[in-house]
Amino acid sequence: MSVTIYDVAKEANVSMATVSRVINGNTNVKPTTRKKVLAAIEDLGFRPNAVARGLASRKTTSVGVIIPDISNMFFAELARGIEDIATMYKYHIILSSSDQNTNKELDLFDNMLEKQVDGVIFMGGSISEEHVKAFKSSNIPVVLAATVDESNEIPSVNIDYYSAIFDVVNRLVDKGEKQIGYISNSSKSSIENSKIQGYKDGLQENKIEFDEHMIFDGDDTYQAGIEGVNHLLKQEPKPTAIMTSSDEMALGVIHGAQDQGLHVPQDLSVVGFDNTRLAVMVRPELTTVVQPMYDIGAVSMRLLTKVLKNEEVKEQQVILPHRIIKRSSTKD
Amino acid sequence: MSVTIYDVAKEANVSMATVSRVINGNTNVKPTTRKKVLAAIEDLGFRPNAVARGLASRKTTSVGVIIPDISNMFFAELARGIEDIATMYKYHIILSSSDQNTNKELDLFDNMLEKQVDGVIFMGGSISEEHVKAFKSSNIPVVLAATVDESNEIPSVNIDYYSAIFDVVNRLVDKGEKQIGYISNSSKSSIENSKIQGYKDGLQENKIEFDEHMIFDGDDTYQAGIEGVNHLLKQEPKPTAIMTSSDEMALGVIHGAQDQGLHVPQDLSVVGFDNTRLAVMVRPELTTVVQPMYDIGAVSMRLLTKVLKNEEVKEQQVILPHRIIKRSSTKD
DNA sequence: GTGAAAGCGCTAACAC
DNA sequence: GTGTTAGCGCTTTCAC
Repeated sequence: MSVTIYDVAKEANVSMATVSRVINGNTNVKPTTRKKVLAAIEDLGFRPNAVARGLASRKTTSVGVIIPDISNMFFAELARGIEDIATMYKYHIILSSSDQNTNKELDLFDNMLEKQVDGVIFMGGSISEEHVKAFKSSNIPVVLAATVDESNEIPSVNIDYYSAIFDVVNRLVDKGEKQIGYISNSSKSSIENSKIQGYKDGLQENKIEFDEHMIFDGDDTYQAGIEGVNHLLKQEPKPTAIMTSSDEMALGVIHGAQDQGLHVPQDLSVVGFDNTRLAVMVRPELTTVVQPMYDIGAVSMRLLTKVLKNEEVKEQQVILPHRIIKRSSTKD
Repeated sequence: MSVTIYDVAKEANVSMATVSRVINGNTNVKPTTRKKVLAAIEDLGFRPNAVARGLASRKTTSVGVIIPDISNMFFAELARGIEDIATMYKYHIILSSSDQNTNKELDLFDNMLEKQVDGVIFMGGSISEEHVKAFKSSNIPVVLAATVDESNEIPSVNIDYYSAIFDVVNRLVDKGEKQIGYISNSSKSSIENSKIQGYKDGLQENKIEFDEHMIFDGDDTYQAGIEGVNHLLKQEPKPTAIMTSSDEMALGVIHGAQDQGLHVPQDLSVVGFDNTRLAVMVRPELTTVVQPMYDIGAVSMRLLTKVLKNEEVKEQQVILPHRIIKRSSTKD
């Protein structure tokens, strides 16, 4: 049997209440008694039981994190941002991968409620009404990270995906590209929809007619990039530039093009998205949209702690800045 | 105030004990009463409080996972294996990154004990006596994943790192390589020590004298690979083959060599370690040692569940098989 | 500044 | 098959 607050109280000749006060840093304790208690704690090797504390106080200092796939670089980086801030504010993380499956997401959320988490950070493809309903009826705060809720009812942290792609198109056109392909991800999430809209509007802005053959539906993997470039290069007219919705696909595009004897960027410009570490692990190095994953995670968690501590939060829908980093996979 | 087991009991006209039995799938309940209770649960929207249950039963069905860095591909993959098996056995994961810092590791472990986790999966560079002491005195099972404890006191799941590198050296020599460099990671973990020993013994086996200039101390990053190859290529005689302790460094080596105008593998053979997804995201594709990260995670978690359920476990120190996968960065 | 006592929501004997 | 009851280890009024 492990040592409890009661044992400490007895050892220190005080009441349980006083021990509790000491543990929790309550100021209303005489320095001498505090010392006595601390000594007893040390002597007995007392370790507070967070479960009992959670039951009594109705706070567990743990937050749930629902993530599509922790083995995905992009999300892992986000998770690290979440974790670091959580640690800073003394929260623990309960982590679960959902594989973007709505039922699983809802189940996990429910499980986390059973565990009495104080709040949840949610990452996922799309937010349905069902999600919103579940979140709102849960009585705990939920923050979306790199995930958009079109109803704008749930606090979230994102970048402006639409503008990011729009900007890329402009940039490409400035460098003389006229045939611009796009390899999307098939999730049909609202993020992806924004990107596609940005692509279309970017073309229109530059008086280039949108051609649906210039879009290939990928799944954010390297292999999809290879398939995408092979497919797009068979179209007539061929693209002279290809944008992708993830860096990993962009690497596939570069290698797929090179495998066909093309030179990047002379024969084909390539632009990625995210600026994961992959972007510099390829020759030529990848021009890409910088999405601050770590920061998105960190800011989401910070936002959650604010809500948890009833601090004032100015904006519920945070948009972090993005930028394009020019490397060697596009023309100078 | 949320609905409790007591409310359900009242609603269904039974005792709390019966409700508890129904929730926990206890068979000693008449089907009709079970139905009544289930109906009441449904009606009231009752959700069991896992914290209260944890306090009463002294089991939380959550396990702690201490990991060096969740944003590292290698560990993220391990984590996914752990998670999937945990989910299968209805355990939750409390995840924390330690940055391989001993104090942080010990602190995290302590925090997890406070949270009353049922067990812990630990990943880290080296296991000191302090670690072993903490683990053994905790009264909860700990399993090491991709982490070796030289004292052999803690259950663990690994591959045979020594043989893996030894095999690589043999393979390289078979293909005619005589000058073989190695880019290590500076952690001086016992895993890295095994690898270095495998390297030395592999050379000796083939009557090649060990030359300390052929070892470069890296930190498993792409950049370290580039620095490593630059350094090694300045030695006299130059290496004709370079092995690394991680795939990411191997990519750095390949690109570093190519940046100097060398051809891989004609001018330089390169072998990685781990077989992360990176291995095929480079040209030429990387010959590497297959370390089954996901499986290591999964097997560790399975091992932990066995201990938790008092099932018999045959071997405490599991060694999973490894193999070398030949791709294009080494000579045929 | 400190103590007494009533829970927090559930499980687990034990009794019937 | 079902109910009673005593905790699990802590926090939190409320007195003093």
